[in-house]
Order: sequence, then C-alpha cells, then structure tokens
Amino acid sequence: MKAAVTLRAQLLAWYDQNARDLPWRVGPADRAAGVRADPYRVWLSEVMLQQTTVPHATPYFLKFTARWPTVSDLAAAPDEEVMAAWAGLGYYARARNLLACARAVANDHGGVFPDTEAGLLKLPGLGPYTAAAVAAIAFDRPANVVDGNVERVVSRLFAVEQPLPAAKPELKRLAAALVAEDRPGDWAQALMDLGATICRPKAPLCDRCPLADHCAAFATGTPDAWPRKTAKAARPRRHGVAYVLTRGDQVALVRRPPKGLLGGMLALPTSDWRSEPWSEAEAISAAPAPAAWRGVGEVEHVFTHFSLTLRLLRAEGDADGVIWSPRGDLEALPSVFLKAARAGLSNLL
DNA sequence: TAGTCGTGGCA
DNA sequence: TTGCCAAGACT
Repeated sequence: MKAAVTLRAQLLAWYDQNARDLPWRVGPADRAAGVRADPYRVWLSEVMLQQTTVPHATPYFLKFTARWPTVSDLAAAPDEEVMAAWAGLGYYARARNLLACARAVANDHGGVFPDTEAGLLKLPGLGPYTAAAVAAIAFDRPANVVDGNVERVVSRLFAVEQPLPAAKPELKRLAAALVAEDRPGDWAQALMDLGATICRPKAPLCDRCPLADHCAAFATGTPDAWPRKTAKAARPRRHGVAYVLTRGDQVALVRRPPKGLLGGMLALPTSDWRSEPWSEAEAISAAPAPAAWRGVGEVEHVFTHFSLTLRLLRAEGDADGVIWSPRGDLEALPSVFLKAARAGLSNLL
C-alpha cells in the first residue's frame, strides 16, 4: 500500500531529526552506524517506564545502572537493596519481577537475554508490550510494539470510534500493518516519541506532525476527541492509622508481606485500611505496642484505585518484631510512608 | 475478565 | 481540590 509506505518514510525521517536524547537510547544516527543497544539497559528502562513518566524513571535508571552495570550484577544483589533502590517509583511488583527476571537470565540463560519476542515473553515482568519493545529496540526484530502512545496515535490516524479499553485489539491490528520492517527498533521508538511529544493526549501539536496529512482525526478538526474512552468508576476512600514509634533517634519500621499493596517494602506499622474513619480511641487500641500514643495529624495519599486518609499516632517506646531505622534514613520507604513518617516526626503537637 | 497495583505533575 | 494521566503485568 503506497500510503503506508509514505507514512513510514515520513515518520522515520521525522524521528531522524527529532528523536529524544534518552540515557538508555541508541539514537538513529548511531543506530545507522551499527551501534547496538545493550539489552540489559533496554529491558531495565522499559520496566521502569511501565505506567511511569520519563522524568520520574530517569534518575532511577541512572542509579540502577551505576550500581548494577550488568544483569548479572543485578541478579546477585540482595532483595532488600533492590527494593530500597526502587522505593518511590511505585508498582512494586515490578521490582520483585525485575529481580526474578535478572536471576532467570543469569542462571538459566548464561547472563544473556533471549533475542526473540517469544523468548522474552516467558520472563517474569515482561508482558506483550515489554517483550515486543525489547525485541524491537535491542534486537531489531519486527515486533508490533503497542503502548499507550501507539494506541493514541493509531486511534487518531484512523479515527477509531470504539472506546478504550475495548478498542485495544483493533488498535493493535491497525498498528501491526504499519510496522517498518527495515528499521523495527527505530520505528517503535519513533511512534512512541511522536505520541509523547506531538500526538499528546491534550493539545496535540498537529501543525508539527509529520503524519497530519494521513490523520483522520486531524481532518475532523478535533483530534483531541480521540481516543474515545469509557468513563471510569469513582475512586473510593479508605481510612487507616499509621504509627510513628520512636526510640531515641530511631523509628520502628516493618517489612510488608511479599504480595499485595506495597508488597515486600519497608513501612510504618499500620492498622487495617477500611471505609470508616478511625477514632483516636480506636486507633490507640489497635496500636502495635502499648505506649503514650498521641494524635499528630493525618496525611492524604492517592493510589490508583483508592484514596487514603492516614491518621498519625506518635509515641516514644519499644516494640517487638520491628526494624529500627535512623530517622534521617527513610529513603527505603514508599512515598506514602515517607510522607507519613516526615509528617509524624515533624509534628510535635 | 475485571480488579489490583504507585507516584507526581498538571489543568 | 479533583481528576487525568504515563513506555502495563499479573491474577
């Protein structure tokens, strides 16, 4: 199809001039000169970028690659160090699967990543998107790399009326017909760069888009009306208590169970999180240890599928089965508990 | 298959 | 303040 040939050439030419300079990326000029991307760095960046913005993921990528330069280095790292290094990045199952994957590559594949989409898909934490992305970007396989950017670009190109998420299979079919088999890795990155910088969710920059003359949504005059989406359910609120127990300069922490919310991460001791607020008397009765507990305010935190109000109780004392950590060294905590700990420690009501 | 699983920036 | 969203995977 001639239109598809032109579209591919136009987008690749745009990418050659406008590719973002990213620390894990081999740019189009270097790629044309034969430089290969390091599969470890491609994989690590792709996992970190799942549902995560480039500015948020970038410092974590630099920290991880400086500390663990190869997949075998990462495979040899203790669980607690990797979970602590991931703290603040969210979706902590990614960190658990990251380690499982690194160890599988190190132990079962001689420290070398599989070089096919099917082989990559078998590794923990690599789903359809990430397996395709690593196959294309690291190994130049003609994989159909479809993320949220690509879904948006394709839905606009063809003005797909079916709303997301139901439209995902159709958008993937449409994307598959476009894959540039001569430069698969650059094609995947070009489509994602276009989505991230030009074909943005709001206020797309169609006057700078190399594909505008192919775009059905642009032709309607309201391209930001795509992709169509089904309405989301309201976010419920939950209530809990977090206990800030100090012993001199140390704070009592616990290790959360390996699965579920914030699984495997360090945390403040907490009550259950329920739909009804906790009274101060209830909160004290549920405390992890007897002490002179006093209320020191509350913090709000928003998770993907619920909002949390965390009442803060503070006391000086002792408890069994906790991990005493210096109060100035709380970087291993997920954001919700870092926020709660800082608020509880600064609030001397 | 629909629900679960974080975070921070921004309109 | 609230909702939306950003390179999804897993169960």
